[in-house]
Amino acid sequence: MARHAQPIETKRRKPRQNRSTQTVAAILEAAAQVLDTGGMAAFTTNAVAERAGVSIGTLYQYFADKNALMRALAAEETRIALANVASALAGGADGSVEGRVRAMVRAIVHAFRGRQRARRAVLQAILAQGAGTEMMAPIATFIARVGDEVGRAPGALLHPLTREQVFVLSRSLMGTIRAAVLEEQPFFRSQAFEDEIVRMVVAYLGAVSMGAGRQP
Amino acid sequence: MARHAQPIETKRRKPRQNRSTQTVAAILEAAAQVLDTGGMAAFTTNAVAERAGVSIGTLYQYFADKNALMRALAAEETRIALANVASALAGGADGSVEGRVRAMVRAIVHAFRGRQRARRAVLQAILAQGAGTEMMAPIATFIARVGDEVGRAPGALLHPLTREQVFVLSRSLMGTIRAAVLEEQPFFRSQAFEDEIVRMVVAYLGAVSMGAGRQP
Amino acid sequence: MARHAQPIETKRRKPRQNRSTQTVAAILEAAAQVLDTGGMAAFTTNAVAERAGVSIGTLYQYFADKNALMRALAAEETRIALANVASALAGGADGSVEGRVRAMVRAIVHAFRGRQRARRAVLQAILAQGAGTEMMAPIATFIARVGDEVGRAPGALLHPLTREQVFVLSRSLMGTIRAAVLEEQPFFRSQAFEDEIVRMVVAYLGAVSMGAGRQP
Amino acid sequence: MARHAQPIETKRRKPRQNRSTQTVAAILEAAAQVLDTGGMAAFTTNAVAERAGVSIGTLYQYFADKNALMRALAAEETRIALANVASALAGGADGSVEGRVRAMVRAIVHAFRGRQRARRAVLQAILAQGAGTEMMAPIATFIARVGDEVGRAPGALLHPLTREQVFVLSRSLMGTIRAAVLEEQPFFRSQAFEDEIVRMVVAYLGAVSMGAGRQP
DNA sequence: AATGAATGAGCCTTCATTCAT
DNA sequence: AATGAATGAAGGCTCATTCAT
Repeated sequence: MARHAQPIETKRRKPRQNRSTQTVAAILEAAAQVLDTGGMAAFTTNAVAERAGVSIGTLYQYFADKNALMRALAAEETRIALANVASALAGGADGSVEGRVRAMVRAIVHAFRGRQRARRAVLQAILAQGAGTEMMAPIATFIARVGDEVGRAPGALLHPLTREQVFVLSRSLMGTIRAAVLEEQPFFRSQAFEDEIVRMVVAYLGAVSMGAGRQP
Repeated sequence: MARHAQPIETKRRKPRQNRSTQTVAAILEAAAQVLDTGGMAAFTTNAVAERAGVSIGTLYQYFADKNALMRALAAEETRIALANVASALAGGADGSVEGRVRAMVRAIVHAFRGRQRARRAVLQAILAQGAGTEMMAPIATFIARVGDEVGRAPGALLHPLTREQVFVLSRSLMGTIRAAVLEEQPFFRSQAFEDEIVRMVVAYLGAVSMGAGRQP
Repeated sequence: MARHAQPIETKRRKPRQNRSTQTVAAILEAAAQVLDTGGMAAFTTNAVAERAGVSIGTLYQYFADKNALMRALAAEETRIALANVASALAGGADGSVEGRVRAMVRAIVHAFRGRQRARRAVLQAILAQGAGTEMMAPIATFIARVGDEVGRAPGALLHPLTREQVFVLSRSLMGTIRAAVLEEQPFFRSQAFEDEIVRMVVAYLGAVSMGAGRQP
Repeated sequence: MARHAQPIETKRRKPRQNRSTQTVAAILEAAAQVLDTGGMAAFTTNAVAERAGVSIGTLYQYFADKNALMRALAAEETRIALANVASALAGGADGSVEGRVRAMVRAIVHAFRGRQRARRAVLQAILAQGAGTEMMAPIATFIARVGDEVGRAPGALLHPLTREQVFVLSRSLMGTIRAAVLEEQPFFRSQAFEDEIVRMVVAYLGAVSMGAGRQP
C-alpha cells in the first residue's frame, strides 16, 4: 500500500501489484522515457503524466512535487544499475586480481547501456540539488566492497582500504566511465578503453597493497 | 585581464578602455556570482543583468541568448582555471616523476578554490548542451601534455599516450577531484587525499610505461 | 452558436455545456473585442485573457500561440459573416438579375456592420501570414456560387465563370466594399453607392455573358 | 536643406544632393529593402539604420519615430508608383475606349512589379494607422482623371463621374489588382486576367455612360 | 551632425501546482 | 482515487527610443 516515492519492492514475484504500485511504476517508467527522449528540457510533470497515461492530478497524488519525482527516479535507476552490476558480477571471473577487476569494470560498463540520456539527466538533476552525496553513497559502498573482495585475493591487500582510498578508487573508476558516457566518447565499450580502466584500477590496487601504511 | 565575448574592438582610437569591454566584464562577473550564490535556479538573465548593474537590454546586446552567456562564462572559467594551474606549475617541482605529478595535482586542487558552485553549474550546463567535449578538450590536452612531460623523465615513457590513455588519465584525475568538490568531501585538500591521488596517477603512469605496446 | 477551436468534444457524457466550450467562446469573443477596441496594437495575449476573464495559462491551453488565436478568430468571423450574408440572401430578391445582385450587395454591406476595426485587423493579420488565400476562398466560392445562380436567370450565362472571372467579380465587389469600410467613406450604405456597385456587377456579368467564349 | 520626411524633390537633375538628402534617401531605400526582404517582422528601426549604413541615432535625426518613417516610405512608394503609371501611360494606346483602358490596366499592373512585399507591408501599415484615406486619395484622383479622359473619347461619357462612381471604379480596379498581388495569384500578369479586368472596367464605364443620370 | 551604448517597458510563453468535480 | 481545467508567477527576449560623447 506504499503510495510514495521509493517504493522499494522487496517482495519478489508478487504476481499482481495493486493499483497504486502500478501507477507509481508507470509514472517512474514514463519519467525515465521522457528524460531519455527529450532530456531535461522535456521533463515536465505534465509530459510525464501524459506519457504515463495518468492525469497530472494523479501524479501529484504520489509525488509531492517535481523534485520528489526526480529523487524517486534517481533511486530507482541507481537500484537497477547496482542490481545489474551485482548480477553480472555473480557470473564468472577467474581468481586473479586482474580477472576480478575486469569483471567488475565490464559489469559496470554493461550496466550503463541504454537510457544514457536519462541517466545523465538524473545525475545532473541530483547533483543540482544537494542529494549528490547520498546518491553516490551506495555506489561507493558497492565499489569499496568489491574492491575489498578483490583485494582479499591471495597475495593482495593486507589492510582494508582507507576512506580516501575508497574514494579515489571509486571516483576514478566511476568518473572515467561517467565522463565517457556523458561525452559520448566513441571508444566507450571498446576493448582498448576497458583495458586502460582495468590497468588503472589494478595499478592503483597494487600500489596501495605495496605501500600500505606508509607515505607514497 | 580584459575579458571578451563577441565585442570586436573595432572602435577607432579611443584612449580609455572601451565601455563595452567593461560592460561585458561586469556581466560575466555578475553571471559567475549569481551562479555561485544561487545555483542554476537563480541564474536568470534578469538576475545577472541586475547584479551587473546593467539593463537586461544591454546584456542582450552582448550575448545572443542565455546559452551564449553560459558558454562565454564557461570559456572564461576554463581559461582562468587553466591559467592558474599553469602558473602554479611554473613554480617548484623537483625532477622525479612523483614530484611532478604531485605538483600538478596540487595545482589543480588549488585551482578549484572558490566559486565551486559556479564552476559546478557551469560544467553541468555545458554538458547539458553539446559543448561538453569541446570544453573538456583543453583540460585533457593540458593533462596529456603534463603527462607526457612527466613521462619524459629519465626512464619513463617511450611512446606518447594513446587517446584512451589520455582519457583515462585525465578523467580519473579530474573525476576524483570533481567528485570531492561536488560532494564537498571534508578531506578535500588533506594531505592523505592528495597522497592517494598522486599514488593513483603515478601507479597508472608506471603501468602504462611498463606495459606500453602490449595488452595489459 | 457554439464556437470551436481545437477542443475536441471527447468528454464522456457531461450534461451541462462543457466548460471548455464556454472558455473558448469567451476567449474568442474577448479577442474580437480587444481587436475592435484597440486594434492590433492592443491585441496582446495578456489583454485578451484578461478581457475574457481567464488566466493567460488558460488561453494557452486552447490556442497554441498568438497566431493560432488570430487564425481561429478569422475563421470564426468569416463563418459569421458568411452566415449573415446567406441568411440575408435567403430573404427577398425578385427574379431579375439586377434584383438578385442588389440583394447580394445589400446583404454583404449589411454583414459589414459592427466590429469593423476587428474585421480589418483580422484581415490584415491573416494576409500578413500566408493564410490569406485560404481565408478568402470561402468568400470567393460564395460569390461565385451566387454569381452563377444570378447568371442562371433566364437569358443569362451559358458557361460557368472562369477562375479569372470569379476572381475579378469577387474582388471588385469585395474590394470596393472593403475600401469603403476601411476608409470609412460617408456614402457607405447610401443608395447611390449601392446603385453603383450593383451597376458595376451587373454590367460585368452582362459583358461576360455576351462575350462568353471569346476574347473581350 | 530639408531634413525631414517627405523630401519632395521637385527640382529635377540637380547632380549633387547634399548630405542630408542622401542620408534620407539611403534610409528610405533601406526601409524598402528591409520591408521587402523580411516583411513587417524584420522592419525595425535598428535594422533599417544598419541596412542604410547609418547609426540609429542618425535615423532619429530625420524621422521623429517609426511611424514617421513608415509614412515617408508610403509617400515615396506611392509617388514612384504613380510616376511609373503616368510614364507608362504616356506611351501608346489607340483611340478606342477599350484601348485606353487596357493601356491603363497594363500600366498599373506593370507598376506593381518588384518589391511587392514592401508594398504590401506599406499598405497594411498605412491602413493600420489612420492614414489610409490620405494615401489612397492621390491614387483615386489619378484613376478618376484617367477615367475621365477615357470617358471623353468620342461617344463616351457625357457627364463627369460622380464621387461614388469614381470610388467604385478606382476601388474595383485597384482592389482586384491589390488582391491578386497580396494573394500572389498565379494568373497575375496573365493575358486572361488582364482581359477580365479590362472587360470589367469597360463594361462599367459603358453602363455609366448609358445610364448616366438615372437609377440603374 | 553623427554615433552607438544603454535603457526598460512589455510581450509571448511555459509549467509546476491546485482544486472543484 | 482520479481527473483535467484553471491558475499565475516568472522567465527569455525584443525593440523603439534616448543621450552622453
